[in-house]
Amino acid sequence: MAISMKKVDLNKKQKRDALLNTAFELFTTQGINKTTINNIVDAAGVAKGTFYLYFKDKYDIRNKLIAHKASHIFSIADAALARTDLTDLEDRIIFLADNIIGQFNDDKSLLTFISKNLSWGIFKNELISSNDDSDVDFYNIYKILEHSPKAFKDPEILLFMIVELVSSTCYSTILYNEPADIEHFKPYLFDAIRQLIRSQEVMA
Amino acid sequence: MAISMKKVDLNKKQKRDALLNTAFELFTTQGINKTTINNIVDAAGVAKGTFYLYFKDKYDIRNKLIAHKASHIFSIADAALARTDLTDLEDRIIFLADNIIGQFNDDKSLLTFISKNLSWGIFKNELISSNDDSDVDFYNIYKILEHSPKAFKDPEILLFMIVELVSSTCYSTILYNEPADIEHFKPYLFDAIRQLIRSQEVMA
Amino acid sequence: MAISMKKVDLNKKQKRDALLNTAFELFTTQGINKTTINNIVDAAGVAKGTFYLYFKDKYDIRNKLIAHKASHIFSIADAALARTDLTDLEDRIIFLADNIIGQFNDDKSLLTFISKNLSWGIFKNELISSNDDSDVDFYNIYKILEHSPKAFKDPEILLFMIVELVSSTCYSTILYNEPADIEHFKPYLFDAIRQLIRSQEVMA
Amino acid sequence: MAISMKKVDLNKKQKRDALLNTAFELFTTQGINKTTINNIVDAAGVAKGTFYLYFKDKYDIRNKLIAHKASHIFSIADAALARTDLTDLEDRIIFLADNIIGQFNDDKSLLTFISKNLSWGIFKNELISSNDDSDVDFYNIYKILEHSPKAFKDPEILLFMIVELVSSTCYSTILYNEPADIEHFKPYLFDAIRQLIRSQEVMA
DNA sequence: TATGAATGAGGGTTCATTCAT
DNA sequence: CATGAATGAACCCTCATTCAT
Repeated sequence: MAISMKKVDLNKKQKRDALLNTAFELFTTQGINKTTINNIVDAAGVAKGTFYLYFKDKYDIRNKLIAHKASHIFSIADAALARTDLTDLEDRIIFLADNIIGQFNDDKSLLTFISKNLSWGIFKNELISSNDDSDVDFYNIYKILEHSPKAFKDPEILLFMIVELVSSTCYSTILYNEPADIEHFKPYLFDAIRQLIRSQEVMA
Repeated sequence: MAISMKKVDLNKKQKRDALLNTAFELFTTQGINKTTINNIVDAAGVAKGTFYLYFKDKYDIRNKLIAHKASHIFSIADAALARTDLTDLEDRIIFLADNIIGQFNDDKSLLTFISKNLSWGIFKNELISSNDDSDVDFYNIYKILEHSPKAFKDPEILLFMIVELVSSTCYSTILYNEPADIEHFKPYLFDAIRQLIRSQEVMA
Repeated sequence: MAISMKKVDLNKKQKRDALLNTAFELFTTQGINKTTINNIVDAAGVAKGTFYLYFKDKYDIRNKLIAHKASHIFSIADAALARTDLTDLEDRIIFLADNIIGQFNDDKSLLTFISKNLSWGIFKNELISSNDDSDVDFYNIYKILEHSPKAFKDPEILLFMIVELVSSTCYSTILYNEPADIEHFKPYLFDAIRQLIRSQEVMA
Repeated sequence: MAISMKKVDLNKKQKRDALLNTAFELFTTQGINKTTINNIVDAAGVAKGTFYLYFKDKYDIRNKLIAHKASHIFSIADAALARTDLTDLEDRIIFLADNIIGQFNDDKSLLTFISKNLSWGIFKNELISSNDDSDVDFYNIYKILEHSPKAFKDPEILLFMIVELVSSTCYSTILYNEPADIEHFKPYLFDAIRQLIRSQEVMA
């Protein structure tokens, strides 16, 4: 970040980052339960005690990773949306969903990690309090609905249902091709999303 | 059930049931990871070795519990439906959803247990193969869609989306009242379900 | 044995024999430490409790097997010797050694089992007390030396050295081909045995 | 040994040695099967986990002990031989055998441990690869035969037979006085060894 | 005799956490 | 800040043995 950073500080950040990256790698490949602190520090190349300088325990590092990764996904989708000239609300939401689905499809371990651990509560938390880690703003997505020319009965509930529908159906279709593979399923999903939006539209 | 059950077999069933009930109790209150075999056998009042006479390990008993409990929930909903005189397809599905939501709302630990562990894959399995434990037939719900006078583009995908939408939104609304409590959320959900059904209807 | 044996008694003998045969099979293929009572009774097709009707524990059945098997080996060698017309003492001893080596070579698991468990003490015991199981008489071999026209300084010590030399070198050469395979080693061994015998001969 | 050994490393060596010594003590008094890791760490005064820092399991520590102890025995015999002025080959071999028998006689638990576990394979291994533990060279004994002015048909086979004859007869005579006590048996044994050597001598 | 469900002590092993260096 | 040796509680699981049937 800063242009000049002392070597010692760099090492500090490097150690922490090494632990985060390694932990993510292990969590996604072996699962959280089967990953031990030993595994993490060995793979990260730091001493065991060092882990406890930066994180309280395994679940602390997991929570920090979830926030970080989820934030990253949304920021990528958001940036991609900005590069389009879509104006219609439905189109913009579908675009975001499609982009996120694409990211999950490209990185299935990421999907496993996120969907097993991300709840609307955490999502909401992130929406409000952006901590030091997540430089990205979920709020952007939220604003799309709120500042739309169209009005909705309850924008948050609408967003909630869309997010839950997308994330839970993604899990099954992408990872297990059940009840259909993702490409076959997409038209049904996007259709459903458009119906959800329309059903909550309030005529001006 | 059996016309005559020997004393020994009765005793066996009691032991097995004690283990199942205790395990469910502990899984739902403490979580599966934090529940140990020791905890289970202690609470069930049997010896440690006895556990291994009936179950391979902790995950074996968990799987048997999921199938058993999920089957039970559906059978209750199904029975309740049978006692109504609802004929309209949408109404019948909403009724089932409402009943299941009610069960989850009444027993929140059941909701935690089921939703953290039940995937569409397991659900589907149960739909097809009803083992000795689950005397109930998930298939009933499925048949409602298939044998409806109305035709649907893809009944399984429709059912899939409904189940996922209901179960994932239930989790957040019932347990955390986020983004709204379940009573406030229900109208939106039922509305959404009706929209989903209609959007997949194929005109005869 | 007896021509008429009641069915019940036959069953009794069958159960005991089944346990003995199964135990031997398992001991030689998996080792004694890794063989459990469970393994034995399962493979033998009897109930667990039945084991304890016939044997005190795993080591009891092992000891009975050793005596039985060792006795069997000697009786085979002895019978084969009787069918020859060898008269020279050295020749007769070499013949016995060769025959026993042959048996071990044909059944390597037998070799492992015997040599890991047979000590001169047990051997000696068997030589003296022939229990109900071993209908065969080790004493035959002993008598060869004692009743030879030649005299020896100490026939028992001579026999002892021959038996120990044969059995301990067999183990390494047959099972591991170390320091040479058995066929290559035999001439050296037989030569050595002849030297041992001659060195203890007392001139009349 | 090392010029300067850090306090930490010294401590490590002490822990490891404590485990080795305790394990040997228990293995020889109670047998390997009846010795548990618990026994070892309790007697050694270290925590259970510490055991696993240094050894993989019970059999790992056993193997390291065998190599260590066997090596030690030979080095003592070898050193004693060096202090004599024996030149004759037969005399030198008898001296070594006698010395080793003496060591076994003085420490019967050592004899039990070694003879139950040492095979020609392990012996040979040690002859070739001297690992960090065993600073001693079995090879010395081997060289006695190879570099003798006399020639032998096959020095390795000769050595093999001598070693097997000595070790297997020792076991019975020292521990059980069967078929005679060691002092009574020795003349026969040494005589037999001399015969073996002579029988393989090749005249120049 | 024969059974096999039930027992529970005790086995090996793991691993989060601490703390002296 | 960083280390990693040491800890020991707690884990899962086995299996010889018993005993009511």
